[in-house]
Amino acid sequence: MPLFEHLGIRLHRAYEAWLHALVEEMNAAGHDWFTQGRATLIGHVPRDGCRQADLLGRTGWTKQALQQMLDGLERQDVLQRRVDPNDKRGRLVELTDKGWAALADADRIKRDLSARFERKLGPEALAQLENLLDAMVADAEPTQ
Amino acid sequence: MPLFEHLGIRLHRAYEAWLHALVEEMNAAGHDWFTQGRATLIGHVPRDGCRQADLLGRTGWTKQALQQMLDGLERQDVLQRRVDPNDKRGRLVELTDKGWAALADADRIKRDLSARFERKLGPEALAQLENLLDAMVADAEPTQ
DNA sequence: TTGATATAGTCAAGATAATTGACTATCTGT
DNA sequence: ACAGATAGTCAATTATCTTGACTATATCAA
Repeated sequence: MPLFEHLGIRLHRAYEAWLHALVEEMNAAGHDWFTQGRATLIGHVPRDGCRQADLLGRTGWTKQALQQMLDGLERQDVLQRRVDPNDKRGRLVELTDKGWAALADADRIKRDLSARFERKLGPEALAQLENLLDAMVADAEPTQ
Repeated sequence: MPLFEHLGIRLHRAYEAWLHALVEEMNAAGHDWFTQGRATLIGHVPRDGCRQADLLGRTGWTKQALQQMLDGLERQDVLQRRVDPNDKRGRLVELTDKGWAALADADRIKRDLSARFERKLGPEALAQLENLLDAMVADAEPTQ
């Protein structure tokens, strides 16, 4: 027994299982640029694009880390940036066709993965798991 | 709505919440060498030490990644390696006093964190969450 | 016993992530 | 028109993680 089995190690195993399967299937689907970090970022770009700075809040990264991640995705032609006409300090981030195709595949694969775990746990248990995970990170202690 | 809220993003948020709190409190307790990757590794070193190769299976890392992580922890005087007298190809990994102190603090902090989430969710819900996470990564589909 | 193969680990080089600090350009309010 | 504040870039550094080539030891079989 290496250590007592705490919540953290269980979360770690479960999250790794999910993420590993997602990246593997995205790569198998031909999106060889798709990595774990990029998975996080691309999932935060809204349908109609957004300011680079908006992604800061969504991801919690530093602006430099975000910038380099965007640089990489732009080099891969997954997204584009252009100066915001309404505020020339900012740049708008938008998916390219290649980005849209990847997002569609990612959506499908995530649904498949959800379905796989639903078969494993049962539908009620999966819903319960999702609720509990949400409750874990809810902002406040439940009032009273 | 950036994307549909799937299980993966929930796992991600919950795991980040846990890990961020753990690293932060370990750093605050004076273990400034403590990082996320090292947290994973040091949690896999058993009380009585083990072969370096044993850690490969436990972590799932490549032997080179493992080696470099061990190098770092050895430089920080958290653990030591010595040739296995029973098989001179291998090396035994053992915690130092500094490593033991850190592990004790980590244990305490993890228990505190568990308690914090137990207060947030309630004891039954926490147990249920742990069971569901275990079920997610259990090897086989439940036989029938 | 010798050779073939497998196992345990190292070394070196490079890619990817992520951080810090210093910087430019633009906007906003006075 | 000037002082912040905001948005983003550039450069350097560190940490993490891979791949490929390598050494040393052990095991097994002829």
